[in-house]
Parts: sequence; C-alpha cells; structure tokens
Amino acid sequence: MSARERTAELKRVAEERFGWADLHEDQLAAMRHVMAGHDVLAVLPTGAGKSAIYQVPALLLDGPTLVVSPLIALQHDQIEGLEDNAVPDAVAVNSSQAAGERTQAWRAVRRGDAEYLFLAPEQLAKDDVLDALGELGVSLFVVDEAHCVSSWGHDFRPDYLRLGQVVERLGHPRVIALTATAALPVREDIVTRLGLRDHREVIGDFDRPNLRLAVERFTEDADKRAAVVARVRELTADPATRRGLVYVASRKDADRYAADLADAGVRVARYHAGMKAADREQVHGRFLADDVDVVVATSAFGMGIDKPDVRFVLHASAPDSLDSYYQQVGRAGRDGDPATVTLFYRPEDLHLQKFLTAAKPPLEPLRQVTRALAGHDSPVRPEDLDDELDTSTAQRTRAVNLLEQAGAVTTDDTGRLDYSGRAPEEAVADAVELGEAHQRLVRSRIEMVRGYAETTGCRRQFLLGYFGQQRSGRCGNCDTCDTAPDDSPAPGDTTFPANTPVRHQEWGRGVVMSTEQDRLTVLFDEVGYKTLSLAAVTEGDLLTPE
DNA sequence: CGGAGGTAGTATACACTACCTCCGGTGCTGTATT
Repeated sequence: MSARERTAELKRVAEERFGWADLHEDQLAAMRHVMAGHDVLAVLPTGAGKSAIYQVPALLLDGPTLVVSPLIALQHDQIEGLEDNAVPDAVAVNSSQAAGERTQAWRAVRRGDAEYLFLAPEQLAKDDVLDALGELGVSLFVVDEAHCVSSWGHDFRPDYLRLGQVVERLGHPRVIALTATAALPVREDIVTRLGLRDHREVIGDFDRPNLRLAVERFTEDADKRAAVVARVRELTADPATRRGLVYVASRKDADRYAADLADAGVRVARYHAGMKAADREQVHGRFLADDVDVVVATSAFGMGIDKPDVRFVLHASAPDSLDSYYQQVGRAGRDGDPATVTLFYRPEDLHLQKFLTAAKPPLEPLRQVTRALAGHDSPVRPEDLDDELDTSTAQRTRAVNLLEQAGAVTTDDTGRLDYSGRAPEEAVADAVELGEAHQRLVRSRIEMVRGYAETTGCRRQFLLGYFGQQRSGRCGNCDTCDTAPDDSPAPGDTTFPANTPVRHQEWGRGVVMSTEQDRLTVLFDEVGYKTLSLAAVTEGDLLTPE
C-alpha cells in the first residue's frame, strides 16, 4: 500500500469512527510509520492529539492494543474519553479492582468487545498477566508518558525499565512510545530501554511563544517567599490573569505557601501526594471548575491536567530538571493566549534536588541478587529468588535491571533470568559503575537548571536548545530579551553547531546541545551535561569534532 | 545541603542566641489491620 493510500485510509477511519475531520501532519506521519510496520517514538506537545496516534491504527490492526500508562487515575480519564466514540470499548486492569471486575475486563478483551487494554507497568511484572497477554495476540504496544521510562525507571518504579523485555516476550508487536517532553538523553533512553526496532521518530515543535519566561533571583529565603506571595496576589487580583499554579519542592512548602496565600485573600488549594486520594481528586476538580484560582503543588500535580486557561505557572523552588520544568510550565497558556512563567530562584534551592537524587546504586541488593543468580544452574523466575534474598521486590527489580544492563544477566522468552557466569564481584562492580553513571547524568541535569536560571542569554533559546531545537535569534518574550541591547549577537560560533558529535580530552564522547554567545553546552555519554567556555574551547583545543 | 523546630543557656522573666537533630518527591501492589 502506498503512503498516499495509507493516509487516505487513516483519515477515513479517523473521521468515520472518531469524528475527527482534521489530523495534524505529525499525527498522520506517526500513524503511517506504524502502519508501515515501524516502531515509533512520538514527542509531541500536549494538545497535539498524541492518543490518536495509536487509537486510529489500533482499529486497522488485527488484535487488541495494550496501553501502558503510569497513573491509574489517568487511565480512567483515557477510558472515558474513548467511550464517547463509535469504537470498541477500553478497559483497565489494576489492583484497585475487585476480582470479578478484573475477570470481566479480561473477558471483554478476549472476546473482542474491548480493543484497548490499559495497564500500569507493575502489572506486566506478573507471569499470569503476561501469559494472558500472550494468548491475546497483542498487535500494538503503546507506552504513554514514555519519559517515565527514563525518569522513573532507575529507582522509583523499576518495572518501567523492564518494558523492553515484556515487548520481546510478547513477540515484539509494533511499539508506539508517546511523550510531551524528552531531551536527547531521555529520547535515547526510551529507544534503548524499550528496544525499539527499525523505529521512526516524530518530533514536534516545542516552542510555546505565548509563554513569557522569566527568572527572579533572591539571596534570602524570606524575600523569595514574600515575592511569590506578592506576585500571586497581583496576578489573581486581575480577572484576566487569575488562574494559575505554584510549584514547590516539598509538601511542607505546599502547606505553607497555601496558608500564606489564603491569608492574603487568594482562593487557593494545595496538592501533594501526602494527601488522601479523595482530597486530591477534589482539589483537581475544584481547579478545573474555577472554584479555586490557584493550586500550590509538588510535582505530584501534573499529568493529565488539561485546563486551557491557566494564565501563570510560578516556581517557588527550582525543579530537578529542565525536563520537569518544561512539562510543568507547559500547563500554562494551552489556549494560546499569553501566560506568565516565572522561576523564583535561589541557588540554595538546588541542594534539595541534589539530596533527593542522592540515592547510591543499591550495593547490598546487588550483591545478594548476584550471589543468588550465580547459585542457580538454570534460568530462574525473578520472584523465585525472593526466598534467598533479604530485599524488597522493588530493590530486587532494581538490582536485576542494573545487572542486565551490565550484561551479567539476560532474560529469556519465558521471563526467566539467566546468569552469564561472570565473576560475581566483577558483575556487581560493573552494575555499580552503571548506576553511578546514571547518577552523574541526573546531577548534571540539576546543573542545567542552574544554567537556565543564571543565563544572560535568551531563555527560550536555552530551553529549546536543551531539547535539541536550535533557535536563531532572540525570542523577544523573556526577561533577558527585554534588557538585551537590540544589536546583541545571536548565538554565534558555528564551529560546533547544535547536534555536532564531539570528543573532549577528559570527558570523552558527547553531543553539542546548544551554543550561547560565550559558552557551549555539551551532553557527554559518561559525565552528563557540561557547560564549556567558548574561549577555552577554541584556545585550548579541548574539543574535537568526531 | 539547608531550613525548621526543639532545647539549653544566659540572664533576670521574656527574649535572644547557639547548638542539635531531623527531614526532604514522584506511585504501583499486596497484605495486614481497623
């Protein structure tokens, strides 16, 4: 079938079954790749209709569609969204259901009454679930919010890193990975972790010109707090800019800012993961219904929130990465109208992020798991190791992931673990080194937040450069552009334009992410992001193109 | 690492500092307990 015929068919199904008359070219391109048999990574801004990319091809492929999605609450919304259309049902399977409900969901998929099955990655760690999926003949494997593979997999929700093995065990159906944000190392992580095969990438335009970017710098914590409260007061006093979000770094700060803002007369609610599920849901609902103007939240508030008229997103503390930052500020101005995005910055605030990402590779679990695996002559099911271990399931999974990455363990097509026979001390040392390399990357991402906050160049250029999108010229809609002289040069030196592969004498192989007037940001394989002075680079011959 | 909150000490009755300790994000799941 030609690309043209495919496009026509996809458009027909979209219109007839979903009632979508216009598909965006990015959506169509991704769908065509899927229909041509490729795996696909689609990085498209929220609101670009990422779900359509799997929903439409799903109806043209024989066999159910599995959607891996991180939050059970999010799955409910997605299922409801599908119920309105003239398409087969969608169902979910998870731990919150009664046994009967679960059986019914499986039956619906088996009979073909339901086309879409939603699961959290943890479900896919269970043999009976995988066996059931194997019998179903899944035709499309969708990973929604695919950046979680990279950001949540290493220690928080380790089952994310096992999705690649799950794909193989299911015979490698076509895979679609979807996300709204992914800097280069995150994209690479998604591709390698999921084991995408002969894949195509569709990367949308990240620029959101209606967001006005600014950073305000403080030395005293008290001054910063007062400034945040004063700004929210000011913004909420004007009906045109009344609704917004304030992101904070700790639950305690969420409580405290919410209390201070309430005292200042702001209609405000707080949101963090320490609250009861029902209370969180209520806050979410009140925000959508304009019953409160402002939500003060930790990073728990985010995925699945689609409110068009959010007029400001303020950060009372620095986030852990620009990946998180861009996703959080992206919740402002979805309707395209102007919105304010401001980071209230104190360098000290970065220390909290460093603390939160300080987890060392799990040495003791690594030792135990290695010893246990080395003691088995034949492949062993992961859960059968637990009798010999003194670790939690999550720790065991973490250790297995690192050992597998280090090449000391492989997973066979029944999900059993096979030890390579390598000397245990060596395997543990390699796994620790890999864990530490990941740690360096995470740390360097925090340094990129510092870079953004302290840059004298155009903030939009810096942000887009971080996502590998080089933009020429100043944006004219950020604080540094306001104060820059009109004739200030665009980022200049073209010896190392963005995306150039380079080698550094000490740090090894890397890729240029972005250039500013006097400096250059490079992402190195081994040490993560580094910012280099252009003068030092050109004079010292530190960097050579590769 | 740094902020919050407690305690001890000083000095003279409330209030201040100096020092110490503790805490800090994101969610799934299955099991035990109300």
